[in-house]
Amino acid sequence: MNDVARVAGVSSASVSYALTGAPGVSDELRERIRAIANELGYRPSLVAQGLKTGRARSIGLLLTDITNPFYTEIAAGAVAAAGDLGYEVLISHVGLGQDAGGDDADDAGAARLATVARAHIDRYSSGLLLTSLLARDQPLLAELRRTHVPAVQLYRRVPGEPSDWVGIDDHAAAGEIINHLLTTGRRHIAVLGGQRSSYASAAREAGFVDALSAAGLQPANPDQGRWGDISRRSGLERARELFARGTPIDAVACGNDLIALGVLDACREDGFAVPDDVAVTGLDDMSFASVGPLQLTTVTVPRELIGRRGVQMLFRRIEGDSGPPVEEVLPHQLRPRDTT
Amino acid sequence: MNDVARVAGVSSASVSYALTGAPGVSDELRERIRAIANELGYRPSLVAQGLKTGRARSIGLLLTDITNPFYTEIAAGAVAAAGDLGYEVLISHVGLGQDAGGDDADDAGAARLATVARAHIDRYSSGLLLTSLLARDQPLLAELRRTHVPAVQLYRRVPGEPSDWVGIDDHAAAGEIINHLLTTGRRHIAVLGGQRSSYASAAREAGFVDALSAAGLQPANPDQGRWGDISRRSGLERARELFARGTPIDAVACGNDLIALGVLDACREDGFAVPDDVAVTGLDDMSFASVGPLQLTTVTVPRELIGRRGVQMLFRRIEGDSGPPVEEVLPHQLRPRDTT
DNA sequence: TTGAAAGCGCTAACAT
DNA sequence: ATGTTAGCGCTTTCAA
Repeated sequence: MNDVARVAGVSSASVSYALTGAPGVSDELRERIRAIANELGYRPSLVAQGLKTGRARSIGLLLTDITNPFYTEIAAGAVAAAGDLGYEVLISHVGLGQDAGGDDADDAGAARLATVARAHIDRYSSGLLLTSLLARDQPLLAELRRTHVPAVQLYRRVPGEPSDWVGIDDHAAAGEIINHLLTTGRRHIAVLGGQRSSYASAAREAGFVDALSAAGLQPANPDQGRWGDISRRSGLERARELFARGTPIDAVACGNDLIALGVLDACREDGFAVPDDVAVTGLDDMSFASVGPLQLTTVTVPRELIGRRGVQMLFRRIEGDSGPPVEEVLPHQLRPRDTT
Repeated sequence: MNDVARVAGVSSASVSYALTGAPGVSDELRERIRAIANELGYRPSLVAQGLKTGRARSIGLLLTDITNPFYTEIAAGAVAAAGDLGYEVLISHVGLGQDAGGDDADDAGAARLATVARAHIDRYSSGLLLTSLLARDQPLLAELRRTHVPAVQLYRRVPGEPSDWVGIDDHAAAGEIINHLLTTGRRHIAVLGGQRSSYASAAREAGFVDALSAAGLQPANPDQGRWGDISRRSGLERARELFARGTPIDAVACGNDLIALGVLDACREDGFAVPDDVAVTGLDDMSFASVGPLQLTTVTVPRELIGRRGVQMLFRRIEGDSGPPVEEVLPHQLRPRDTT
């Protein structure tokens, strides 16, 4: 910066004014300084800028599992929206947590998430976009609120913590799935949900059960198999158990698409025809739900839009809006395809 | 920091020593300072630290399309390896580029990639992990080399630019696919590759063609349809054209799995049975290649390992190794599944 | 409209 | 073993 100032014969303050677009420098001088900076290949240090201003013009997006296509589509929406606002999105893959076994692993997952969040904050990130939150992450959310770090939860949310959030109506979506299955004549419907401590998974589970109750039915599988990881592997394993049990089943309603893909794997293994012997449904419509000849019946959710709206909500907070927490419910849509 | 120093009754320098683990402070004092810092909830500013030391203890990972599961699996490997080394990986979704139409879009893609890369550098990122590079990105690579920014290319590489790289032997992998198809009796093999300006795509195309030549054959489709985006959409569109043309075809060898999924979509539309009427092969083995009842025949590549090795190579450079560029070829493996 | 100078929070060389 | 201090590269207040 001093080099630029020297070459231009001005003070470093003028260079700063010229380059940041601040007033206090004539248009002519601004142009001249810009040209010189450009020629010298000068680029301001975002670090020094950050230290001085306290802001890094970046927002952090925390993904529990970057390998999950559903969340990466949200990420793409967030990046696009942030770009429009002149901010950079720095994405972190948190890891762990997803395949948490017991309470220890769970604590480790919460700790790791908090560590990554703090690293973003210590880099003067202007705000945080959080995904895949579980009940155990409530302390982190509370910490962020206490320290006035803007944060919005995407898709999943931690209950009982006042915080901005964008997502869909999970309970209603799950209900629509059940009604669809009932309409197509299924009566022995097993339910394979996600993690018990995930609010979204719990809402879906409740949606499944409530819709079944309304028809005078209940899930065809016992309580204990109903919760598990939201992974293809977990779907496969739980479906195997389910089939091994021998209870008559003509449909499996899954808490998300990944689980449903695992169930499809199990059907394939055990020789069940889909949808003739058994119907399978997902919930998410991640783009790989519709691969090959057997496309998954699911509920589609506006992934990109969740990312975009999340960024916009975050911005309101970054700009100082301190109104009450906003919870925005976006529309979803049932997508009947081949598996029902 | 000054607060901590005041409470502890020491200078801020001692606090720095104590917290960074530097020598120059007794174990006892170090412990006391740590305790106080902890109690006060003090966390050092990574920004100030970065400004002072010139390093941010972070590396940047640039993904052209975060939505592509293949690259996110590489990312997971990179994050794990970097964590072991005490570094943070900050991931950026570059966008654009992938669906570049003409030269303009291509230039825009190159510009956007360069912009994102520079943003990481201006944040004092210690090094860059680059994916999905095209020939057009050569100037960026040259700039990084000139400015001594450590960088390693993952999977794809830009030819003619001395730079570290980890990937597989694309030519050989493509050849194995063709030989597998020949072994299963296919003779009318169409080839649907990726982008012409991608080195990996070009190597695969050459591998396909060379292996066909060795058997006295050539691709069943004309030159012009052979190149395209590496997306499911592109696979679908090009397969439609191919089928509409009416040339007899009993196999389609695709440049990657995404394209193959598109071809599967087209088969489904047009009523071709896979693999009875036509065999379809991918190349990548992204985890969604094996979804549902019709699992894709493909070549599996060590995705996580590419990420891990990439980080390790990057570290050698960060630590000052200035030896000649290293190109590391990792093993791949043919995975015959349902579509052949 | 422009310049001088203080200071963001830390580290590291130097002095004690 | 501990403290003092300069300065990383920038922004911004204040003075000219």
